[in-house]
Amino acid sequence: MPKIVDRDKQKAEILSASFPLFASMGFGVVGMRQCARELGVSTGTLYHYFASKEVLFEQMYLQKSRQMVQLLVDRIPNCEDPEVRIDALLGFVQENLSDLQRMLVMAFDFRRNGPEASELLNQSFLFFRGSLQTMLGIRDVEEADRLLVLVFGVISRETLLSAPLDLSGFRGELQRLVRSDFANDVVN
Amino acid sequence: MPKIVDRDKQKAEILSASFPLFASMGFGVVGMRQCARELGVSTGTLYHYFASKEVLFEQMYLQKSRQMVQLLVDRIPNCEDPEVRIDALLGFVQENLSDLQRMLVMAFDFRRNGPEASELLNQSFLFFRGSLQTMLGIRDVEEADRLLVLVFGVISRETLLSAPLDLSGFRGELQRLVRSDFANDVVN
Amino acid sequence: MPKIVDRDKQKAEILSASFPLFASMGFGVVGMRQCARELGVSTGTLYHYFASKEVLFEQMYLQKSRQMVQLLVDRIPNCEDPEVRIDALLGFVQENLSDLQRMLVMAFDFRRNGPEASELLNQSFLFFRGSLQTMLGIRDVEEADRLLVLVFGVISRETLLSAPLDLSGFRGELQRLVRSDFANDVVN
Amino acid sequence: MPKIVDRDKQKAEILSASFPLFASMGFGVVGMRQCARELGVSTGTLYHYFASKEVLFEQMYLQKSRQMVQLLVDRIPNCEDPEVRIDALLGFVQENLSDLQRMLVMAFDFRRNGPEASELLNQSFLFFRGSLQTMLGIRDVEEADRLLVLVFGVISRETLLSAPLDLSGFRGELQRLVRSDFANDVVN
DNA sequence: TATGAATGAGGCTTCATTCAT
DNA sequence: AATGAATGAAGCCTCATTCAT
Repeated sequence: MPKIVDRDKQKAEILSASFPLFASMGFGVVGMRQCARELGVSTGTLYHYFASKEVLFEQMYLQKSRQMVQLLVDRIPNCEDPEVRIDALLGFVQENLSDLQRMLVMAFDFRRNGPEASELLNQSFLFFRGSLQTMLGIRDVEEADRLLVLVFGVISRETLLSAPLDLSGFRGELQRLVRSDFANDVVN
Repeated sequence: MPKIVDRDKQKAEILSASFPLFASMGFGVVGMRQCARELGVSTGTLYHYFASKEVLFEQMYLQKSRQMVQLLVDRIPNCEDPEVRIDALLGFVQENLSDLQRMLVMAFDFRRNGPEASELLNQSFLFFRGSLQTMLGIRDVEEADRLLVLVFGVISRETLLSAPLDLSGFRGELQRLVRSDFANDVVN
Repeated sequence: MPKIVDRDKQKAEILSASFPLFASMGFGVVGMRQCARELGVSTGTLYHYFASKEVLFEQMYLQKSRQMVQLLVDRIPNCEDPEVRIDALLGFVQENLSDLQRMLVMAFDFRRNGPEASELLNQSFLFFRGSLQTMLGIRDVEEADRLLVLVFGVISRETLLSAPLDLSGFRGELQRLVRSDFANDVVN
Repeated sequence: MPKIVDRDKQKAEILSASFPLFASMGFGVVGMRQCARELGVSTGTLYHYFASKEVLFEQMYLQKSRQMVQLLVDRIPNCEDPEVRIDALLGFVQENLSDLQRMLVMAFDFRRNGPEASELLNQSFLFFRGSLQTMLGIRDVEEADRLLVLVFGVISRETLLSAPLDLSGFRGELQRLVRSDFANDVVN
């Protein structure tokens, strides 16, 4: 009879707890010793659940990534009016700005882990773009790309400049995005 | 006097040569030994010119930062037509995308060096925003902010997704930006 | 009663299975985790049967040691002719060279476990020498010692040099050993 | 102007000082931390001179190996009488028994470092055998091999059994070795 | 009986940095 | 100005071992 531990739950808890650490300090700077201390476990335990620091970081990133997308999905209302959905998106960005900033920083860090990491990120953001496209009812991929640019841009700008950004200024642009798409739709 | 010239020249060379290293690997992962090896000098020499790894990174970042702004300034023509200037900006981003991506990554790295680093970054990007504003003839700071968001967004998107982005799609938005500003100007 | 049988059987199986591991990698390099993995049990089970890695190694060594001696005893024919017995010894060495090499290596490893280990080895090889002496009908202990030297020497040489050794060259020396002993015997 | 240090001398000193450590504890058990402490240097210094623990061990082994052969060469007199030379060899073994034992143990350890290590050992002992052959005036390689077996055997026996061995008992065998060779020589 | 989760000391190695030359 | 030898704390990771189940 083994010691009864919910392995997946334990893993998930370690991943969640290590997120702020990696986010604020960066993959290269966080040490496993420090990580373990901060999580209240031993280094041995960390390696009991994750084969390496890289694997820990990777799984943590993916977990958080999925959670954020889910958060966004839950935030977008069923209402068909594009404007309502756009406001929901803006609200989501505003409310989760801190986590989004940390995700972006970690994504840049993650990329340095090599080509497979880059490809994983690529897949991850393709999925994110697809989600946005679906939720906002955008048909054209290029329009969705421009939306992604806006989101990334907002997050970056907020991270690098101290003065807060007025997100409402982007409502017009966003509406133009979905409308032009709507127009295309009608034409088609 | 000649000694001073040599010293500054040496420093500049070290800074230039260390840029690709820090950019591709990140501050936390680059070692002073490796840095010295790559530059063909000894670690002692590195410390002869820079008090610490942090200082080296900081000065390197600032040097590169200034060079990029200068590159942009030189790229923008004197022509008063906003459209020509917008095309120049788009061309600049496209041509220097690789370096811009590395700058952005390093900026995120830099931010982790503490609050003073954040403030330095803030000043740096305020200056960048101001330069853009002047060069493109934008009056409203908020419009300039939106321009910054676009630039950051483009760089981020290109970094995180493999598929290339069609920058021409942003010409319309940019023209709207400068025109609306022009309109504001007229009203005022 | 049946439990005891099972327990001893399990122990013996663990000991047998761990022999090639310790032999090829050495006491210091083999880990209990690896050992457990290789045997298809958990580390806890290992510690259920053996108090420590050292004890496991010790019992494994002793078990294998006894088995080798038994193998030798079974190999020596009842025939009284010393030459036949000498050929049997040479055959034994040749046929079990690989295991004998591993035993020697492990013996050196074992010795490092401290003075008690050394004494245990001493007893073990005194017994081995005695067995050889009896089986080959050697009276003089010093002659038996020289025989032991030959056996150790052959094993060592085979281990350290790649080119194979022609054992037949030792038949003459061995015959001299048993004959001189016989002569002594007659004189006495 | 660099800090003036005789690099080769420093390396040699580290190698010499680390010999007893590796010899008594074995490659797998000695730690670099402990090694550094024992030598009175820092771990960093160890790695400044040797790329890895394996390299340190390897070079230490080779250095000691060369020293032992040199010691033997110096010990063998110019006298052409084979018996005198045989006595010199026996004296050498007796006087340097402790170091020879440690060399043998280390050789067995070394072998576990992989095939290249085995080949290096092979070369090393081929050279040793050749030296013995030349010094004792043995023509036949197989005779030299038997001599090697005797030497290895004596060292092994002394290591594994506590009771001391009377080396004089091997004078007869050794003389037979060189005489038979001499006979071959005459026949040829 | 048997499991495997947990520990923290220690494994090898690299780090940023100092300093004698 | 420049070198590279030296340090020891810390890097990632594995270790033998314990113990709740």
